[in-house]
Amino acid sequence: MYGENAPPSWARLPGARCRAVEHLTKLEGLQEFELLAGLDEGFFQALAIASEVLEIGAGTALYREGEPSGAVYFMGEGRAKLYRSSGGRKARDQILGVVGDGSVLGLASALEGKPQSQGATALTDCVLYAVFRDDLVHLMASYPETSLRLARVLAARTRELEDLVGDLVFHSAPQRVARMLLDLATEEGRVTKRGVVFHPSLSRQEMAEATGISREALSRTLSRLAQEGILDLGGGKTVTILKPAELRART
Amino acid sequence: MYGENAPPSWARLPGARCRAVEHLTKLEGLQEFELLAGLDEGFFQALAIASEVLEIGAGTALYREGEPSGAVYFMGEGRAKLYRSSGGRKARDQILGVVGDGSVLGLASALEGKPQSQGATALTDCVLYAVFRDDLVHLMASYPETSLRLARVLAARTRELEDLVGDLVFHSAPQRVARMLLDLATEEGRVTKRGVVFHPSLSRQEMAEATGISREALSRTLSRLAQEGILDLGGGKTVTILKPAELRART
DNA sequence: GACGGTATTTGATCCAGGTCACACACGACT
DNA sequence: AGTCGTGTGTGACCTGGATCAAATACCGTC
Repeated sequence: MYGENAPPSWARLPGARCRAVEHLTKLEGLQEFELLAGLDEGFFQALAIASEVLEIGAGTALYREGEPSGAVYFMGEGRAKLYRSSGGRKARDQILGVVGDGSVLGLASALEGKPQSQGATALTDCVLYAVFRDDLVHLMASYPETSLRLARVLAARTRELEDLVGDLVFHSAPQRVARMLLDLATEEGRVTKRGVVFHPSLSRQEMAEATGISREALSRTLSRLAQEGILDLGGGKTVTILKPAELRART
Repeated sequence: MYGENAPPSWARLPGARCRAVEHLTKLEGLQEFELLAGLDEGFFQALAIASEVLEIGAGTALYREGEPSGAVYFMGEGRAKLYRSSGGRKARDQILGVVGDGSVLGLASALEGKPQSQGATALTDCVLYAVFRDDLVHLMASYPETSLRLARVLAARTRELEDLVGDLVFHSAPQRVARMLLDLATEEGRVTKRGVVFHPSLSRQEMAEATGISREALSRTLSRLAQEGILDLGGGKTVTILKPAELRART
């Protein structure tokens, strides 16, 4: 589907535009990553040189499944979903994870030097630092500590994927929905006297894809929870978890 | 379930015994790993010092889920299954992968320094090289190329787990069974005039756990395939794939 | 406010696969 | 040989969630 030498997808993103933020230089932005905290000054210099700041609007695809992997992306600001598509005619998607500030995207495929095994799409406007594959490998060789940290990132991703598999196989749809809501809430929620309130960054369709069920089934499950007084699906797209404990019990 | 300071499980394995193989020293065994090919002589010296040869019998658990991670294991000979258990009363298992010679086990948990996120059990008699966690990290720091290689191992594991998720979500049970059979056959099969013959290292129960379905459903699916002349479930536990192409078409 | 397009809800139906129950096959031990 | 125990095959049933179909809510635009 994509030629071996196709340009990196972000180069042709409609949402991509030059970054024009004065209060934060590229170097300073990179130094904010907890993942890289404590590494050499020289490392950051080299990383700043090797990287590009990238700003994309909500909804734009960072990279797609099958596309050649040209770079890894450090997420400075924003949220994105990682997903896989079924090859078939009626292409369903499965969301593998939703990542936020401080995460690394596309690392596995970049290290393997294989095409992207997943797609990534911005859920909100994002600020990213792109590091090209060869530069990354070179940096890892020059600054050994970096390799170790990135290996740990991959280890964590491995665990998350195992959790996902376990969730899909062992738990029923309502249980998975409950967990998904709790996960979203801890990332995006604000605690009030009524409960935890949030504007989900995921549409119903995407929530369904994250839980591995159909959109209709998700809708029904949410309605049921609302009916039982555990959730409040307030007017303007807001979701309020009225009884977090009740919800947790359904996991 | 396991105390923080429990001894590593292999120390109390009934199947564990001293290795008494003359024709192969520990050093030579380690140098056979493709994963480590081309690394410094010094590295292998250090690795040999830091590692223990371990021989376990078929069916013994190498480590269990939740157990503290003390070491990584390089699989020299044999096959093992990696799995997750559902916490519940009727503990179901899900097999995450079946690995053979040259694989690394328990790497992710060791790097994270967290308890094992999975269990590992020998399917056949195995020869393993155990490297303790701290030694591994030290080696990775001293020999940067090692970190890169291990990071690539984790990247590959990540892709495999994504594949598993996709398989579970997108494909039906018969499709997953077909793929499982083909995977097993390529690993363990021998091509004959009748088709691909093999003694599965997995029991029916385990095949079911690998495909994420019930034992009964697996049994039925196999019978169906046999009825259709695609498979021959010969007397003595052998499986023969009579029509590999037909089977592949069912994926 | 009317209109067209998209996202979501709700209802009705169907079936893949889980679960239960039991029969059978095989090996190990006495 | 008998008899456990463990693995496996098969039938009968039932349900969770997919799928199809249609109604409704929600936008932005004119």
